[in-house]
Amino acid sequence: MTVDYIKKHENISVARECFDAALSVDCGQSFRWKTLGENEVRGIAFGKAITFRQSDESVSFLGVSEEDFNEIWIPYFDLGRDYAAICERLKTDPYLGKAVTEFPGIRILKQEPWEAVCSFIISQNNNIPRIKGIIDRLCAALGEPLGNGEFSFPSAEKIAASGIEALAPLRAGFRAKYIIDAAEKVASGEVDFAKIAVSPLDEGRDELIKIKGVGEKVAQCSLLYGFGKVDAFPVDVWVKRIMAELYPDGLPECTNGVRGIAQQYLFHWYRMNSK
DNA sequence: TGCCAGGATGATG
DNA sequence: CATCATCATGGC
Repeated sequence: MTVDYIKKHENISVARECFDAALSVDCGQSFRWKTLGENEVRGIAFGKAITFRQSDESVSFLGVSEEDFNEIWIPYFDLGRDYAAICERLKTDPYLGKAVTEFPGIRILKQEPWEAVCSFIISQNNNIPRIKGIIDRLCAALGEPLGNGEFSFPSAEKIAASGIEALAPLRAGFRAKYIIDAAEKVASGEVDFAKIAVSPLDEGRDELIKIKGVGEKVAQCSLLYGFGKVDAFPVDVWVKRIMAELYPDGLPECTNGVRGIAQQYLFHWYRMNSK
């Protein structure tokens, strides 16, 4: 599936067809985006900072090269996938239908695998504002400076080499030792990301779960958001609540093949409607 | 089996 | 203003 876009000066625009970039980066799957102002959002991924501006008709990526757009942002926002067809399918279910209709345009973000693993370790028994704070401090402490007071997400190697004392200023609590264990196992190759990327879900899960602090939920989140495996199904506390209340017999058949996407819609919808 | 680690943030009373 | 739960996990 090719992606239609319009290049004008230094900006690249794509249509809003099944695509809400602002919602996608702020529905609980990524933690490195900030709202600047009127429909303008800035964030960092794959060592690149970017601002996008969103209108009713389009999303405009500001000051981006065609190369970065094709290699980073199309995969990141999963723009090559046919969400129209997927959402049509999800609409046949009563609750998923409401979620898709009420919050259209959520994409599963394909983030850096290491960032996803690390972020979801930090997310355990935590709330989103604090998760963002801890990750901000982690990047400022150990990431590469990108200018403008912004930093990349630090590599596993850098974190492993820095040791647990370097993580004290993050105020991550008991999660700090899990971050170190993850960094060491990833840096040494004991947990092999290249292998996970081409492995079936169960094998990827078994590999990730070797890391202390990575259980079922963190493993599935990593597979979904870090490895782009849209069938991974991260059953967290919210989804357990949803399942118990709405789907006592499990998700309907219509979601097979896109379980992760279905869950992200449900997660956001249920969360918004229960506050 | 059930609790705790450690602690900031937002919701609730 | 006090109390409580929060995108869990491993160890005891």
